[in-house]
Amino acid sequence: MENTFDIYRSENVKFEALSREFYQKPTLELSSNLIGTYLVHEHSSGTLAVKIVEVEAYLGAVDRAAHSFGNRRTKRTEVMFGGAGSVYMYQMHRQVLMNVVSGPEGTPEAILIRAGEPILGESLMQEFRDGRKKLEWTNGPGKLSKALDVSMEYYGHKWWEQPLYIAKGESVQSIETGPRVGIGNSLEAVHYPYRFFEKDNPYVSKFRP
DNA sequence: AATATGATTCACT
DNA sequence: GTGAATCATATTA
Repeated sequence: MENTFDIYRSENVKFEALSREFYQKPTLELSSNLIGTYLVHEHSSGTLAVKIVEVEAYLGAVDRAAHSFGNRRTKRTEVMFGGAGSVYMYQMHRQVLMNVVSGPEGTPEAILIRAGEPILGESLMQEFRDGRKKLEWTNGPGKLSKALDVSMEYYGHKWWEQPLYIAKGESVQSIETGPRVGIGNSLEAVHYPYRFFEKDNPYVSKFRP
């Protein structure tokens, strides 16, 4: 496996990075497939990992809620015009949001990683999340970045390469869909059911009307 | 050069 | 539940 590598931790947990080929599929299908995978950050202080439990798809040119609506191409959205599997990082207020670029080259689609369930590195996460309750560590896109200590430096990184990668995870019993969060000004796109999450997982973020 | 605006979070009431 | 924070990015002049 050319793009696959294994990492062994003291807890005897093994992570197998998903290959570049994993990302070559329609965005909504990829979104669904990402639920249950592991998001891993090999931090200098230790390995951090969460199970992805919530994502949202942004379908580029035809999706009014996407930054790339109408094929808008700027320095910020540039990476979405490349091939699938790159990291699109977006910063708002004080938060950093992680995305998986999707779709073939020239098709600026992406998937926002909104929430995760802590798997490994909990003491570090607690530190990065300033001692908050465990349920509040990773139940939102900005919180997730903070818990994994990920910042804008990963813009353009590839999701199959260390030290920040997505790995094979667990199969999830039931995936639900619904409208996306926080896009109330996006007209007709408000109701598109492009949010995917694991049913009944307590780390899924709260919907904001 | 100036302004408007969030794919959010947190502290408060 | 409400509102402020707070700043990069995009847009307008």
